[in-house]
Amino acid sequence: MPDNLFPRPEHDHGSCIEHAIGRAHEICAEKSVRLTALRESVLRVLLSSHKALGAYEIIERLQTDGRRLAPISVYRIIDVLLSAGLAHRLESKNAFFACLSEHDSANSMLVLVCDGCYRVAEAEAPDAWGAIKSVTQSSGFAVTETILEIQGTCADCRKTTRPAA
Amino acid sequence: MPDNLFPRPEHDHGSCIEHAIGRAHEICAEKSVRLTALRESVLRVLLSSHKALGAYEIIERLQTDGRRLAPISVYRIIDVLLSAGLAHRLESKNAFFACLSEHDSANSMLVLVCDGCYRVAEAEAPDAWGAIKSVTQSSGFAVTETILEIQGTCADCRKTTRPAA
DNA sequence: AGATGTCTGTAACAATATTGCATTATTCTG
DNA sequence: CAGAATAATGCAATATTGTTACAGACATCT
Repeated sequence: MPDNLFPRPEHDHGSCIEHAIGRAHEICAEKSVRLTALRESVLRVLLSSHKALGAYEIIERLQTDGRRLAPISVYRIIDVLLSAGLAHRLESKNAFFACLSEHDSANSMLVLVCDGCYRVAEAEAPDAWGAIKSVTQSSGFAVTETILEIQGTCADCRKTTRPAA
Repeated sequence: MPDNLFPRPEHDHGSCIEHAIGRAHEICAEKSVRLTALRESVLRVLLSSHKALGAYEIIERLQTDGRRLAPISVYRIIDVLLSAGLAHRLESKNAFFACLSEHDSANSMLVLVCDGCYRVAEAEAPDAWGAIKSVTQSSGFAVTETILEIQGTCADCRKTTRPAA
């Protein structure tokens, strides 16, 4: 049993972020992608919440002094993060979240979205992907991308009445 | 083998639409939903294409004389069609398509989207849903909605080089 | 340093979706 | 059938999400 797939509310969030940033630098080095200061700061915004954030929400959380990043800049940076696999798009919400799992392609993964705390979690689901594959193959459909997003209530939110984050 | 899940290019599209409209009236009667002239015409637009159409695309295709439906009107009508189960939302494209299957809830269904011809098809995928359920249950996640959309190339488009519709 | 390519900034704009309120139809009740 | 209540549609404005085109800044490599 994978148990709760969402981060524990009491987890050490600071080190969780730093660890992810470290991994991100490694991954970018491997892939020859430049994780610039700006890109890292966008990734940090995503990592800070365990939620999926809209592009404009990222802009708001990013603005330090009075400076506001232009939409196009955020979208460009998001594109980079997406194609490096450091973040994913939540199609059902037009939003983006940082990837914490160690998967390569999105193959065999599924996304859980909690309606209570808005947090997002990824999980392995090879059986589901196998079943999908058998449907598509028997109908002659050549798959290029699979979107598997599940909305509901996470274990923490079900326990505590109040949202977990 | 379900074979090709998309409508044959040569199918009798006129009667296919009329049959679906007939079913829609039955369903609305059952559910005490009023399928007004305007709502039916929006449904017809969706049925006419076997594709997922954006709200503004519906507006364009709908305008007869010079009159253009306001966005809000289309969105309201779409909401009605969605909640009656006569149409579904394609989350990955912010678009909507008419439902041709006979399923009750969206449970156990999956959506195929062809990148070539832009057509949409639904398929039964009970095994995939079973596998998903086992992941969510073991992690204590209470599912309210599952989004399962698959992009790729349909059998017709793979055969013909040129898109099937 | 100079050439090249990548990254970021600025401004305008396109596409998608919603809010609030007014008006018209339809249904319900007496 | 009149009048009230409810549902459907119209209208205007605006919010949210995403893109295009072009210019300037920064890094990297000879």
